[in-house]
Amino acid sequence: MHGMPDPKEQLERIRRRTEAIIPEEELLHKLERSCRTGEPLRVKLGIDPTAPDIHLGFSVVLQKLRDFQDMGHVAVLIVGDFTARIGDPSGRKTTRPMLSPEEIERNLQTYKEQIFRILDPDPAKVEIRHNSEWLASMTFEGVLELSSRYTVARMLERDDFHQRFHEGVPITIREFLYPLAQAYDSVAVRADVELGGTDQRFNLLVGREIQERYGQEPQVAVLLPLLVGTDGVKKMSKSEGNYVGITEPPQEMFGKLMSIPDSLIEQYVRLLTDLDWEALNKEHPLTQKKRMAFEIVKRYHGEEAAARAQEEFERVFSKRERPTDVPRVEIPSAKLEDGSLWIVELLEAARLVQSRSEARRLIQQGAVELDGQRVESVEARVAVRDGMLLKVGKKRFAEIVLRGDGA
RNA sequence: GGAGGGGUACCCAAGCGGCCAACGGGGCCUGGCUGUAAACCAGGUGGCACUGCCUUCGGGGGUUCGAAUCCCUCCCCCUCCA
Repeated sequence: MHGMPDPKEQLERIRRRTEAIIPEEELLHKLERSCRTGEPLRVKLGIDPTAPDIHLGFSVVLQKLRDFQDMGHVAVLIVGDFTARIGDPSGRKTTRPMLSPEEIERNLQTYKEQIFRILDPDPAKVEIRHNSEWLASMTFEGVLELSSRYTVARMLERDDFHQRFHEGVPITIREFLYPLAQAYDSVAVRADVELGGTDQRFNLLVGREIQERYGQEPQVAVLLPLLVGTDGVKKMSKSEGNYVGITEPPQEMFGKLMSIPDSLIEQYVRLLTDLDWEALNKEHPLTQKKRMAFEIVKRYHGEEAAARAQEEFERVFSKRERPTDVPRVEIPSAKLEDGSLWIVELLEAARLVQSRSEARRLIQQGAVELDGQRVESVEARVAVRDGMLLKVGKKRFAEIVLRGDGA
C-alpha cells in the first residue's frame, strides 16, 4: 500500500469535524503500523437496514469513512440485519418494526445506491457484511460466553440505562444484549476503528472491551457530531421527519436547507460544506444560508443543478413568481358546467387537498389563489381555463389541463 | 402468586351519563409581519354540497331516551410486593 499519507497527517485529517477519538494515541499507533506494514486499517460502520434513506446527518459519518478510504483504508459496513431484531435502546425509542429478509435486502440495494454517492465503491476498499452471518447462528452457549464478559454495573453506566434504572423504568435483559451484539460485530470483523455518532459512544466502547476479552486489539472509537435536524431542535432522523435526504431533488433540498433556523447555519456550514465559516460569517444570514444550501446541493447534484435550484427558489419565494415546473393536473371537461366548476371540487380534482373539508378550511383562511387572485368564498364557482394556475398556501401548485371528452 | 394504575385524535394529556367532534400543551397547516429563518400576532388541525347528518375515545357485548363516561367480557401496557 503505497501513497498512504504520513500517519500524523492522517490523524490530522481524521480529527477534522470529529467530536472525539478514543483514545487518540492508539489511533496514531495503528496508523503508524499500517503505514509500516502496508496493511490498511479496517474501519467499521454499522448501518441500520430499517431506514434505507441516507440523510445529511448520516452523511457526516459517511464522509469521515470516505476520508479513511481515501487514505487507503478499508470501509467495513455492517448491515445490522440481526441487531435490528433486538432494537437499539439508544435514546430509548420504541422498538423498530421487524423486517423480513427480503425487505432488508431491498433496503440494502437502496442503501448501496445512496452510500456510494459518498463512499468509494472500489471493491478493494469496501466490505459489506450482515451481522446475521455470525449472530443468527450463535448458540445459547455463545451468548453465555459473550454475556459473561461484561457486567451489569458497567452496563448501567450507560446514561440512558442509568436514568431508566433510577426512574424505575423497566430495562429488559434483551436491551442489555444489544450493545453486546454490536460489540461482537467488532470481534467478528476484527475492526481497528469504529465510526459512529456521539450517541454511539457507549456501544463503541463496549466494542473495545469485548474485543480485548476475546484476545483482540481493541478498536478505536471515532465519534462524529450529531447534526441537528431542520426543525432546529432534535437530531436529524428519518422518524422525526426533520431530515434532508441526499437523494432528494435539488429543488427540495435547497428549500429544506433554506428553512432551517438561523442558529443552525454555522453547524451546517462546518459539518456539511468546505466553506470558510469565518469569512462567511461576515455576510447577511440570508446570504450565508444560500451559500450553504448551494454548496450542499452542488455536492450531490452538481453545480448546474444547484444554480438552478437557487434561481428557482428566488423566483418562487422571493419574487413570488410561478415555479418553472408545476405539476399538471388533468380536468375532464365533462366535469364543467358552462365552463365553470365549484372551487372546492377543483381543488379536490387537482389533488391539492386531502378532503373537501380541508379545501373549505384553506379557502376560508385565504390560502387559495387562482392565477394570482385570492379565492374569497367557499361557494365560489370559477371559470376553468386551460393552463390556469392553482396555488394553495406557499408551496402547493397545480396547472390545470383541460381534457376533452372524446379523449 | 398477590395488590394496584392505565389504554382518549399525529404525540402528551384532560374529560368520568347529555352542554363532547371531545379542555389544554406540543407538533403540523394557514394568514399577517418577514429573509419560505427565529420571535411575535391571528385562525385552523374527523368526514360529508354542512344552520344539519355520519363515523370516532383499545376490541366485542350490554344498561339507558341518551355512553369516551355505568356494567360484563376479551386484548394490551405499566408499577409495587413476593
